[in-house]
Amino acid sequence: MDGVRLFRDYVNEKGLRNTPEREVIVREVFSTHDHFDVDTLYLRLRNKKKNISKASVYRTISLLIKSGLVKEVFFEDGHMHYEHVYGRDHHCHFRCISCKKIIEFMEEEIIDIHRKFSKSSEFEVTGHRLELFGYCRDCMEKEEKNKAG
Amino acid sequence: MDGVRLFRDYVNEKGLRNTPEREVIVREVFSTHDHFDVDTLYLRLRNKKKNISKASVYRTISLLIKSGLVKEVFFEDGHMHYEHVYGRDHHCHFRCISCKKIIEFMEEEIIDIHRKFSKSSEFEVTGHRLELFGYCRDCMEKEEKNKAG
DNA sequence: TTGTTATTGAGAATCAATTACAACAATAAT
DNA sequence: ATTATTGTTGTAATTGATTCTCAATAACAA
Repeated sequence: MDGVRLFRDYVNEKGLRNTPEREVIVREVFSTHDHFDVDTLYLRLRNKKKNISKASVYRTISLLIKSGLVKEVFFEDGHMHYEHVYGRDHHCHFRCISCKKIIEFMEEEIIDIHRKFSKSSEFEVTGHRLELFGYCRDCMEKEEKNKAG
Repeated sequence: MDGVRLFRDYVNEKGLRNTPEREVIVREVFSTHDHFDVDTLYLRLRNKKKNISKASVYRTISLLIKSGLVKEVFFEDGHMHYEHVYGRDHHCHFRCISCKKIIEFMEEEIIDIHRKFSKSSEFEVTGHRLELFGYCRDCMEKEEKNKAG
């Protein structure tokens, strides 16, 4: 919950302004650990009677990304999906092609890979993204039934 | 170069039609191992005086993806980037945030991860994507100069 | 050939994301 | 306090990628 405070610090540090709109958006972002996209975030705000324009949502997400508190997790259905990283362990994403479900998983080896490349003098690695895709258990079973039937 | 033939097979198999437009597009896709996006592919065709509509380029890429001969490699600058996979060893991508350069690299461990998850009965993994990002050597050096200067 | 049906090109439509701009508000300077 | 400066907001317009519509055309099988 204190990504909110970190964001305030970031904003001050950069000589920007802490506006009520930003505060509300950022609180909403850190209020859950779920993935989100601009539209769902915008709707969550509307449902709470917060009248904030979609432009401000876009602008604030952009700031959150610059601050490193939020990252792009994947591009799906024609738009970007995000998650906040504060207070969350590193994890990767498995995406079910069929039902679009996201399953998070941990994989130490990926961190090793990241470290290995960070150490090399060839690149300065600042981030990585590992996605697996395929079918989740539910969709696997459905498919088998289809084949059988 | 014989991703072209495989694509023909795919098209026949699916009861679709082998049109000259598809043939031209697919030849172009397999003519290099570079990454491409819709616009550059379309321009390459135009430069060769092939008058094929952009809609057909989109449609054919979509088929190529379904056939498994092409895959989406990353979303950048507001649009998707692709590469063909025929005759190419598996590899991952490092993307320089600064100059947008792509550097390919091999990482056996990622294949292990993929395998491990494929074996689990939790998911049926059909693909994966690993990206690292950061600064390439050139941009690293430029940055250091900036700090020094 | 001919009939059936997929495919094409052109342009319209859709949708995500960015931007211009005038009104407004936060902070700094006086 | 008051004013000046400059960042931020909402609205609406804009840009750009991708998909869709539809009439004309072309592949392929019979």
